[in-house]
Amino acid sequence: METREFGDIELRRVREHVWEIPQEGEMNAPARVLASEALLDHIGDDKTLEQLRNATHLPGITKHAICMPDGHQGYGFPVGGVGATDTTDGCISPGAVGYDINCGVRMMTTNLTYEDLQGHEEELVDALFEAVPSGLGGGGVVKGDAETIEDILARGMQWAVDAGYATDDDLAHCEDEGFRDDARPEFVSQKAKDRGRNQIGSLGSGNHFLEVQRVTDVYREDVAESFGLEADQIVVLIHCGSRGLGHQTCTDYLRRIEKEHKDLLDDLPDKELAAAPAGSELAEEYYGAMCAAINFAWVNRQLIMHRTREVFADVFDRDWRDMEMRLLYDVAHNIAKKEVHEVGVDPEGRPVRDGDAVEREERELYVHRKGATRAFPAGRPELPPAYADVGQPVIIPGSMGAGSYVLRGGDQSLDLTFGSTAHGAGRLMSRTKAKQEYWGETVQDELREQEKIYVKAQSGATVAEEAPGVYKDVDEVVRVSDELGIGDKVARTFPVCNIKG
DNA sequence: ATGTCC
Repeated sequence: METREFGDIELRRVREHVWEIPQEGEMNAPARVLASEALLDHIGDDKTLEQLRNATHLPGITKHAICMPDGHQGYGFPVGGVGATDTTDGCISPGAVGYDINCGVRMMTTNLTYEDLQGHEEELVDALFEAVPSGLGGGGVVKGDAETIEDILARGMQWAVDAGYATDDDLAHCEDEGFRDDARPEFVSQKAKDRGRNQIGSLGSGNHFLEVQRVTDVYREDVAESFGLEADQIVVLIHCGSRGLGHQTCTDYLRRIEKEHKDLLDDLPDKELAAAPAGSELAEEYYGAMCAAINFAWVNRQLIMHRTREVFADVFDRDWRDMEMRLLYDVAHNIAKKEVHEVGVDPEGRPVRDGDAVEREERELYVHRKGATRAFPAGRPELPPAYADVGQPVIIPGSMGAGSYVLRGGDQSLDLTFGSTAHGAGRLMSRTKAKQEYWGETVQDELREQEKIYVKAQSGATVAEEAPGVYKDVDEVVRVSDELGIGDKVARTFPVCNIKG
């Protein structure tokens, strides 16, 4: 049997791109890493594998904990991690969702071509930078009073439709139709709401960005056609999350878990895994608060998209509807959700891996996707009518020098990953190291001169932290996803204008 | 990721 060793962790090769940490000791399931040899070298570089093994200690973890090809270490649970826990006797873990609740990506298509845009890059990047609030701290498209924030938390993009910032068509092209019905704003703290009020419609900082891109490659013509994508087309990508509101919500519940569920915490190998037992008051309250923060993030991305439409209308002197600026899809990559999945069970009805199962049953699970994207294939009931027969669009952003991918949910995703795939390129080095290696202005000048990519940012330090060289090869991440059949390549894009915090 | 510490 082929094995690879990283510290005290031995990985067994199951087959091409599939590696397993066998179940032993206090582990409640085996763990799996989905990666090529090259990506596995990166994954073995930091604490990712240790964190992945720790995640298998979570009560009720089902089948296996899984690391996506772009995985790297995070707070407690790996970024690029998927963990499905039983909703009756398992747990829910804020650490396995992440601080930036519903960090995610949306892509808007247009009927413009790269040729239409050439010569306008400078004007466009300046106008977008002016119109879309970005950077650390406050300032949003909408100033929310107490009532508005409650409404946004409860109703997500439904609020945006009523307030004139979204169309019904936008709603129909968003994961969960842009709102979680399970949202309970009363479980979001006043402090979190106060932080969110001034940030409704703001990009934030770090790896968040708005990018105008051109489609350079199409891999599956028929799927691309159903998605409304073709070569040379201009599209817009928006990557951001729930800002201070989501961050505060995560912090609030991590604290409460330490106080109210110390016993469970003490049983876990890392207290950053911080889980609340399924069925507990705290689990219910966290789930309701998390769903509310998810709604906030969808409104956030919607308002940024609204401003983008206005900027395009201004720069190109046409109505945005004439430029067919439609939402392709909005995907969340830091969430947990109650989903029903088929799992193999042993004679006592306990979930086991497929080889040991005597039959298969449907189970309701909290599917934690932290730095992982839902990738449902055709046929899943959750898919909107537009994608019911083709599979959902999956958007995977690369770095500002590399461009991004559109995939579609693959046939193997339900068997391998509870319907998930990667979420990005994954970092290669820390932010501190990046600032030692790169200088923001130099990165910007080189991108403009060599690649005709126009980058505008609040902070030069952020550009250095996000320089193309600090990221893994997004092509390799997507290749593995495609070859495993969890997310199939549909199209590739290349940056034209990028704004960031 | 994040008013990068209550």
